[in-house]
Amino acid sequence: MPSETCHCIVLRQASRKVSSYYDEALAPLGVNIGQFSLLRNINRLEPVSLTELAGKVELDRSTVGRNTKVLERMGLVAIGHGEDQREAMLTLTEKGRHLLEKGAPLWDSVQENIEIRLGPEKTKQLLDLLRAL
Amino acid sequence: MPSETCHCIVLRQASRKVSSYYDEALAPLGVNIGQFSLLRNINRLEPVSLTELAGKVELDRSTVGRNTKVLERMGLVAIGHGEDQREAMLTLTEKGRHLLEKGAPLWDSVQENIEIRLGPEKTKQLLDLLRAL
DNA sequence: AGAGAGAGCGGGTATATACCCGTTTTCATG
DNA sequence: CATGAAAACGGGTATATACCCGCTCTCTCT
Repeated sequence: MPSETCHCIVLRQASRKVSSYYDEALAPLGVNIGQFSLLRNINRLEPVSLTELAGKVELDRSTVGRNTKVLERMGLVAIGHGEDQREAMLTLTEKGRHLLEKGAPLWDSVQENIEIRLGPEKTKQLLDLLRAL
Repeated sequence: MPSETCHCIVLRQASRKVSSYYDEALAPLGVNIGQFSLLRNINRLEPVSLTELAGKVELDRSTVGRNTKVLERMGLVAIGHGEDQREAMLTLTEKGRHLLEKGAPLWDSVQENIEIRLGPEKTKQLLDLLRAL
């Protein structure tokens, strides 16, 4: 017989909670962890199309499209066109690049905090388990 | 130095992925796992006010208010008033109770599937780790 | 009893997320 | 080369989620 508490709900709660840790740390920069992560992925892959980016971050293309539109409005990302006129090619703006630099130590501190609190052993366990789901 | 991959993002991906497992199983009933879980909580606590329910499920009150409004529109939940005219008291309708019965085995199967796939040992590990976050 | 503090809600606003559909563009095949 | 399949996107729709503000109701002092 399965246990009482829904694994999914526990996961979602943890997800919201941990997100808020990162969000608070990044708040001075005006971005949340989802946006910060997206910026880092664009930085790593640029120039990158919406579809490609969506594949990497395992989100729906339309979701990534809307999220990047917010980043564009903030002046952090530029949305242009590649050779293929259908593709929306994403690149970071200077402001976006600058934000990543500013944000790196903030992100590090939360990430490290979690690892210290769990210990290296359990941190690895957790990530392995999450990926096994 | 902290590891490369953002714990938060891994968590969020796992959360979305696992949610989709439950969502697919519950799809025949026309509800998702969030709604199903909310119904179960209302069933357990009814009659319950919005604020109290929000506290139990660790969601913002306004979020719970909007989510229950959807359930009300579906005819699964009744929103009335308690002695305190400010309070919105929630109860399940017959339809809501019926849905919970229909859904129980569907929910069980996903829950059990996950536990079998991970094994009892790792399942417990995972839940402990998630709660330790 | 009146008044102010505080609790409980609803709705506005904004982002996150996914699914579906229609439009544009590309490309392979006949 | 024309045409139809397929890819890439944008926007519509719906839910999830949180924060903030204003309104109403309650309750406790004075």
